[in-house]
Amino acid sequence: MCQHCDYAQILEAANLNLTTNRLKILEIIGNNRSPLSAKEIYDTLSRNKDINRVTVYRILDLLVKKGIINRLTSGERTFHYGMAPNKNHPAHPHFYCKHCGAIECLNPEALHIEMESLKKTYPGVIENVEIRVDGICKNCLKKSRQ
Amino acid sequence: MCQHCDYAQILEAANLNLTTNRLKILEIIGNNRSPLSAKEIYDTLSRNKDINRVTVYRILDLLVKKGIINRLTSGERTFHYGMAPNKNHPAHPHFYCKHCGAIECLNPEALHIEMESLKKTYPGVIENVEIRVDGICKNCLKKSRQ
DNA sequence: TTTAGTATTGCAACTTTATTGCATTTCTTT
DNA sequence: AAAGAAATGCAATAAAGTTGCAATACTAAA
Repeated sequence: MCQHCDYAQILEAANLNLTTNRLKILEIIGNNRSPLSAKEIYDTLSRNKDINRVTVYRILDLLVKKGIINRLTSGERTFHYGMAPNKNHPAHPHFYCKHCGAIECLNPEALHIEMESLKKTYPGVIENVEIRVDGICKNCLKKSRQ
Repeated sequence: MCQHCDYAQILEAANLNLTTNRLKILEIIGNNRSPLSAKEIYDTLSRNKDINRVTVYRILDLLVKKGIINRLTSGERTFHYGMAPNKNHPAHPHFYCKHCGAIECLNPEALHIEMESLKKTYPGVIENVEIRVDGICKNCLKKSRQ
């Protein structure tokens, strides 16, 4: 549960009309401790409200386009969505467990990455860096030892 | 074109029977300067030989499982395959162009990343780190300026 | 060399995830 | 209240990858 983000204000600041669906989706993403798939978001929403899958996809696309959320790749074929870096949510790497598929946010300081030289020398535009650490998570490791 | 890798030997070292398909696929991947999608590999193979899509997928899965090649995520929904780090192919980040979809290998030294502290403190097993830089490549930038 | 067993490949059907086109509903603004 | 724009729903489609099973090819023992 993020205490700091005013989601309605974030939407307004991006010039988006404030709709229930947009707000709900943004809250679900912002309040979750790890990035969620479209299906997870849809399922969560569906528990309380009748909403179409396509609407969820469209809102996610919109929020990504506006730079409010980030579309992350897991080691699987599904995208996951988390808050884009902002003043309350610093950029951070993710851990993907090959065994159970869980995605976990790592500490922003978990690994230090030096980007400045690339930004200076790269002949195109750099917008985003995604760092994903793959392996076996603590829980799965424990289970496999039993 | 990699002058240094003996692909047949790589397969043998992994205890895999040497089949034409496996060798061809490994050569296609190893000799390309950027990671390829399954479809690209299949299309390349198909030009000279009758082969089934599924066979390509199965061989790719096998080579990934054996750690010979890496399965990389682009910003899209398709996986790309490149040589796993070995003595001729050092680990390196990739650049993904949001505009044209091209994936480009960056210099292994392009950005320095400090992993040691994470490896020491992370409670699971770390097998691999994937770094993807997203943005607009040089070519697309040039076009958009015209 | 034959034969049994194993490994590899092909084919068709299917699954999952996401996207598109178009109709309908809802909202906004005058 | 009405017109126009924005948001949503529904059905169909697309793209990428996977599965089950049959057919073929390879390997190794008798």
